[in-house]
Amino acid sequence: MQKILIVDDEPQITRVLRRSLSAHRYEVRTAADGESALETVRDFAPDLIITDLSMPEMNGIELCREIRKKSEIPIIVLSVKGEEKTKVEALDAGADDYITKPFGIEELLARVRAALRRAPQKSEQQTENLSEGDFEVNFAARQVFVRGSEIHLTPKEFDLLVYLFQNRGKVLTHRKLLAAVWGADYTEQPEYLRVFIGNLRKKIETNHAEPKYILTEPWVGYRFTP
Amino acid sequence: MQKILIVDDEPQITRVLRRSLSAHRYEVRTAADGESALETVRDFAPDLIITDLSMPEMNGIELCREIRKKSEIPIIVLSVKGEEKTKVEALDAGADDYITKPFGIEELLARVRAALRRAPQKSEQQTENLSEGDFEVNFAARQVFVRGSEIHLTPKEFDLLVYLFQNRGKVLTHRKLLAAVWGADYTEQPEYLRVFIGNLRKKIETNHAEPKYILTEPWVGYRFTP
DNA sequence: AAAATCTTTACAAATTATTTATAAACTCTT
DNA sequence: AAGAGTTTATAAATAATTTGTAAAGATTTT
Repeated sequence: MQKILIVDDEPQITRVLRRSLSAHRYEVRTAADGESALETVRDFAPDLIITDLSMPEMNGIELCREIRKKSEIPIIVLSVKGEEKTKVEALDAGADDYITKPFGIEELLARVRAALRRAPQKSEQQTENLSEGDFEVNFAARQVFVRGSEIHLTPKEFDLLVYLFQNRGKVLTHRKLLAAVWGADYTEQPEYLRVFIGNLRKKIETNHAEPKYILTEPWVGYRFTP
Repeated sequence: MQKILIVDDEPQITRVLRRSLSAHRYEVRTAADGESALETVRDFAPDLIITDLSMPEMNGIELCREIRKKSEIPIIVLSVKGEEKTKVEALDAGADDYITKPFGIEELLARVRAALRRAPQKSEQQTENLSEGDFEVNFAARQVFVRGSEIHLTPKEFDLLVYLFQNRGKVLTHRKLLAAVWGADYTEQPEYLRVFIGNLRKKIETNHAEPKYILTEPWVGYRFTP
């Protein structure tokens, strides 16, 4: 059963949406403002978000940006504002679709189906431990062991190593790595990557001059072989 | 540079769209009906398709269904029809977005960006491995094996070999090879090709004086036989 | 406030791509 | 079959770009 989060501060709207969506066998939860929406995203882990634009505190565009920092959950924006400028702003903030009120419920449902269809299957939160070659990763504890002994990694270093590990053997382009660890807005910042690859190597490689685990493919990216 | 295919039988529409999209650094091609659209999808391999609904022969919805049988390229439908039923039908046929005419060009551009952003990267489509004769190409790892052992290729060398491999047996003209690896602006620079063919041979041929894999067809081009 | 982490900058080192020069090979004409 | 004119092969030099590294600011966390 797919989960949908509705974000709107007008109860009559959320009530209508909830009823229609529930009737089509979606599991629905609602939030009335941006803050609680972000909280619900964490706890409820929805497959799709439908949000209003104008809300107290954090508006819908702000909300899109916050969500996009962490995840790629499809977002559909609903709004009474039909101005082109607003639409462009919302879409560029990370929204996947923008529907102007008033709208037909059948259209909304079709757009929900379309958004869910093309969404990447939610990568299940990796809880099991990965172990291969000289490496061992404990996700729950965020611990990494190399050749039997633990090494301390900063959060970003950990994310980078995990992504490399999950794609071991493959060459990952700079853009992909940046998108995975820093977010889609950072794909043009290869300096970050260089620095962090360097730091990681310092911690995991034995022979500094000849990396064994993190191999560089010049002009393309990096490849990890545990 | 991302490639967009526009499908519409009204020249004044395609002209406007082409101009706007080209100005934003997309490579644009057009088709006037469903049949030629499918053909262009095969040859041009666009990253996104913008299509009208009402066209002679195959309508837009039919086109969506045909494309979805083979690929997941994002499709944006443009139409004068604002009825909800049509929108639902198009979205359920595989369209990713539906824009009602008349529309603002800025909105269209924003929706194009949104659609491209969430599209699965094209590179992942060529994920299958090629293997024949003495050669083996692993795309994900960007590795090439000749007679069982790995050889390291630079990006341009890799691109060249892949293109040769994909067209093995055929004679490829210099112009075609240059266009495929360096881009359409380099078709008059056969020196590049000579140097890189030479480098490739150095890495893959056993008998340097008598190339076995990359054969030259004087005055025409090269032919690859794995 | 201190520590840890992340971001930014600068520059040397490494790698690849392009250009150039020259010798060798090929086809066509005679 | 020989020679002219062109094309192709190869090596080496140059240019352009990318990568590695250290270290100095920012920012965030403890």
